[in-house]
Amino acid sequence: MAQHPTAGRRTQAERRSESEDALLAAAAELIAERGIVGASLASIGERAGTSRGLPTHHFGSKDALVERLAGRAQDGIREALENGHAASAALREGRTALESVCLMVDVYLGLFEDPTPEQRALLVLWGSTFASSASVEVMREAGRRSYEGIAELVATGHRDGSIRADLDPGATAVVILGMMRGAAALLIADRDATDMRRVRDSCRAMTARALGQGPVRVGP
Amino acid sequence: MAQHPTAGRRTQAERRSESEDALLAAAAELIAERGIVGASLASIGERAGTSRGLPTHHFGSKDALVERLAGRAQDGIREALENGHAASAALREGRTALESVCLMVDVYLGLFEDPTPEQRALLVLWGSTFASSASVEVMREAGRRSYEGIAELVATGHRDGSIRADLDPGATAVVILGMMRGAAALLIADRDATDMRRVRDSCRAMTARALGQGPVRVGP
Amino acid sequence: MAQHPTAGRRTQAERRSESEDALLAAAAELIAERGIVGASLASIGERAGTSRGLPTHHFGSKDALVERLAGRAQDGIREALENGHAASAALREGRTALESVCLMVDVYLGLFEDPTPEQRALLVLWGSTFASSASVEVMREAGRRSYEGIAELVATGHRDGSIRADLDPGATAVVILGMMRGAAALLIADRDATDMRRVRDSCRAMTARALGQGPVRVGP
Amino acid sequence: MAQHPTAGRRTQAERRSESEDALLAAAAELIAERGIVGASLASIGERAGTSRGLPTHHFGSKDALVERLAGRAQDGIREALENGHAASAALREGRTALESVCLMVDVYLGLFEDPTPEQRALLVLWGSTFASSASVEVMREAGRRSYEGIAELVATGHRDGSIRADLDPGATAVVILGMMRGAAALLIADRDATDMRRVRDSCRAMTARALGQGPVRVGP
DNA sequence: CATGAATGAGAATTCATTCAT
DNA sequence: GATGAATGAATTCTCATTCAT
Repeated sequence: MAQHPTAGRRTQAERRSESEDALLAAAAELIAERGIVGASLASIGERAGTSRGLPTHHFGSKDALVERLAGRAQDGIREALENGHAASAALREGRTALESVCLMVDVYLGLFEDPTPEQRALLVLWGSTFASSASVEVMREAGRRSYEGIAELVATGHRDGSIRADLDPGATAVVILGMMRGAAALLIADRDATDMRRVRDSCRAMTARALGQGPVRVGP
Repeated sequence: MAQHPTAGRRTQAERRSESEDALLAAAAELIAERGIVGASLASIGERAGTSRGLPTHHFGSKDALVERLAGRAQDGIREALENGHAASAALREGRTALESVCLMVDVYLGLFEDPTPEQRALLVLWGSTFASSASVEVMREAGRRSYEGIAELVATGHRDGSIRADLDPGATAVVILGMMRGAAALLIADRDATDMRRVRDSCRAMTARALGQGPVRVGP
Repeated sequence: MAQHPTAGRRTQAERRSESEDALLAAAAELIAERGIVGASLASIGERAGTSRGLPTHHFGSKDALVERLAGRAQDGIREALENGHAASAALREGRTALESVCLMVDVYLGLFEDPTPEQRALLVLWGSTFASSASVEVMREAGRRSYEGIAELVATGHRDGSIRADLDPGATAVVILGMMRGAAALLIADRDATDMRRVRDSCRAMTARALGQGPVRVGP
Repeated sequence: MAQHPTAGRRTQAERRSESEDALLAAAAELIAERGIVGASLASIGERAGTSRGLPTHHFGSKDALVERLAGRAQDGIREALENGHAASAALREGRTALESVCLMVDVYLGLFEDPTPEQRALLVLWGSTFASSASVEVMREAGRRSYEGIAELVATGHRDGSIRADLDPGATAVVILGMMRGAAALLIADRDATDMRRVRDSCRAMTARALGQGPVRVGP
């Protein structure tokens, strides 16, 4: 072993980073399965194939670990959304704000057709913020950022004429965000009850119709 | 005996029932505040003004208590929805399925403009079902019932012509239900960030437009 | 109903006594099954077909109930032993002390060929006295009485020449009593492993040979 | 490292093993004193000089701790019996099966002349198996092994002619085992009532006479 | 006499965290 | 950097007992 300089001797930083990845992956799985409280630090360490003590040692505290996971999962979602936009870059020039909103909805729900543990964990974390004293500060912040992004998009739609002028940006953002997350939550909670593909399509179409000016083209 | 209903002698059944009410009310408050795990049985007993041991004694287990609370809160919501429909009974004769859906959305979000602890707890319970191994069986069942009710309503709308024929009933139900709950969850999680009244109106209007055939009248 | 003055209206004393019987029978069953601690007062009340509160109400405390049960079960054993002696009354005139001991062993183990819950409970109670701080005062007393009875019988055997003179009465009593109870305990703990009939015969025969002067007749 | 075996630095394994010894010793004491149920994990932790939480942490559950203790105590007894046989090795060549049985009885009761907490606890554990739903699987197994060992010894005695041919090996084994344990139980339950030395001698002598062919030499 | 609601002490168990290796 | 032993607080649950009906 240790034949390739990279595969063999690793720097401390590399080992640290590998540990971190393994721990966060294990945490995502366990939180998706059992919820935050059900995922004990010991079980996370074990599933990561490390020691039971490593999670605390590495992250300092359970809260820190959860925050870290939330942040990383959020970043993953954001990145996926950006990639989605980039992928339809050809059309980018002429894309209206409404089309951006629909694209966002579509990509978001697309993620939950075959969600990674991290994405499922993110929904679990969202669910845990419903209690008023819930922590997971990262989640609230991220929620607010998403909210503001959508509201701004709606306002843009007002200017470019693609979104009905009588829609309040803030209220509309809440509804859109709630719809995306709520539908995703229903889908993962009752996995086999519904055809995700169809839900995704419906959601995009309904968004288009609800926000759009008149008769809308709905196709992808 | 039992001449003064409130003071003095009470029958055993009265005592039991009063205890139960107090315990469930306390449980609703605490679960809304701190989540299921955060609401310890001892704290519930204390807040109910009884002994710390009464919750287990009365309900047998924490799970049973939570199920009981979930059931009761569900019943409350269902009742409110039925009342909402009855209240607009004058219009009942000519009401289309689409109008029924909009009414449902409206009444549901109306509840969360000034939610009781029970209603907030219900959302917290919903949030706790996102983890795949979550229990709270009542919640899943209730979710399925709601889903089926909405899907049926959509199918009815296909027949009476009020809802677009190209909308799949099941998928649409998921989106509507997700939207209602998701929006409600965002509202209670970030209480002061948004104007609930406006969200409620937007939600109803967007539903009407998303499901309806053409230009729709949206006013209440 | 209430046709026969005795079957119908019952005096308080009769009802009390019926309750007591039912409770003790239930207690015996449950203690035989689950041990003293495993048999909760509530479960005893329930199995007796009465209220959960009756056991305490009737006996005052769990200890009192257990003592009562122990006393009654002891009486049952004693009575069975006396009956056994009476049954072979024809031979009574000429019976030696050794024969009395053998008869006692035989009758005692005979009870455990098809033991009542009370008898099984008695063994469980005996087992619970092995811890040095164990209560169940009745048990210790009863044990001492049995011990003294056997010791005396051995002394009598010295006088009538049926039992070897070199056997210390006290020590022999301990061995005989231990053997009876120990064998019974093994039998009920591992019900199907051994042929009780054979154990009973062996025990009697071994006692006869161990205590007797020379070659002994062993038949019943 | 670990230069001074007792003081200063100890390896993790040493710490663990020392804790385990202390916990098992404390458990033996407390179970001997108060029975299984009376010996709470907290009290065991405290008496061991550790934290109240260590017993569960170390053994996982109370049942596991008890099984562990039972196993270790059984091993202790077995070892003592083997040592007893080895100690009289000089005579080993010509020893009959009957002599082996007597030696076993003698050594076993000898242990209870000055029993360690572990040995007393073992009897308490035996007593706790009398209830039909009792666990302590180790105990049942050990009982069966002892039973089989003795039965085999009796069968050997049939072949070497030292034990009467009319004795059923299985039934005899139950009686012998019951006698040993029953006598030991009586002795520890009523410590000061009887002269253990004498009981031990009686037990050995009675065994010899009960199993042997004719007039037997009984001396040690 | 009888019921069963309520209390509260005590038990096992879980787990984040601390600490020694 | 990593391990895992140990701690102790917190939680659920059981149950004898008390008390009101």
